[in-house]
Amino acid sequence: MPELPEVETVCRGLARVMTGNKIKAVSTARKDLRIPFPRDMQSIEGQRVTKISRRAKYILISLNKDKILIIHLGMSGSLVIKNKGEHYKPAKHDHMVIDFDNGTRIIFNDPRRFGLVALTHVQDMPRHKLFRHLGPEPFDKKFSASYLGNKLKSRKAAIKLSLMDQKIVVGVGNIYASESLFFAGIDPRRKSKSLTMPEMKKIVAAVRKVLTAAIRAGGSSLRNYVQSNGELGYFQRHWAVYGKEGQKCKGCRCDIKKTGGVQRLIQGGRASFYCKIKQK
DNA sequence: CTCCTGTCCTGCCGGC
DNA sequence: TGCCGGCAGGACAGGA
Repeated sequence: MPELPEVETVCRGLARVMTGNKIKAVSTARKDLRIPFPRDMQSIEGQRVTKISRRAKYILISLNKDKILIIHLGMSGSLVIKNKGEHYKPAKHDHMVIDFDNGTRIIFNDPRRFGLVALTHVQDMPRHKLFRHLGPEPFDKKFSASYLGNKLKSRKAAIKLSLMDQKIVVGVGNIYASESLFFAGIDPRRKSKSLTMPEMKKIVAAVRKVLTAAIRAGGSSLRNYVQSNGELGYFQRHWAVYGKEGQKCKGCRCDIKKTGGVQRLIQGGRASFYCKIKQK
């Protein structure tokens, strides 16, 4: 379930093996994932990778001639690196393979096909369908308490749902929304418009803290952001509340026989987790 | 504009 | 043992 920290970690891994190298060949194993593969996919052959970056949960691979190859991992997508000479045994759900001049091979595997691959130009990015409606990056100055207050002032949806809304702020998915609200001390069911300025401030700080810690965990638990099997980015972590229904939350001093421990509920069809003692 | 639900897709797990 | 339902969730479409 890649959210911003996982995508960021994948990008750092990709940057190490792709930057400066020339694409020799690209092949796709089917016509589409969530959307069709670009018709002009083959046009990236012969292009050199100039930069790897990230916008929201999208991986941006900048190429010569201002082309940008866009990859979104969806829910189940992963990228695997094979170094020169390493044997590649095609696996189920390998949908795209990119070969580089230096022998490096990148494989995009995605069982559930919620991911996507697209191709665009630098100048088309601001108006691009995928990017047009995205809110600010969580680490951008624009994502502030006053910005949030303004965005949420007319929204009665639960704050958990607003945090996951990519039009409001990008990169926060189901897991980090629960985690952020835990550290902000805010009940996920609170109406967005009911939050006070000090609470907005706490949320901004908590989102940044949670994402920063996760990115750091990715960097420190993986050698060069790559697992031993060549898979990029994913790493083991433990959560403060996520997935811990009935258990102690992080730093819990309660008798959970009395409190029931971490609560689980469904919001917008997704599981939320929170501590009813610490989050109000 | 915001809200709310359904949809896509496969793997996994628990219950019977 | 096998079948079935439910769940996992990122992003968008469409109707209210």
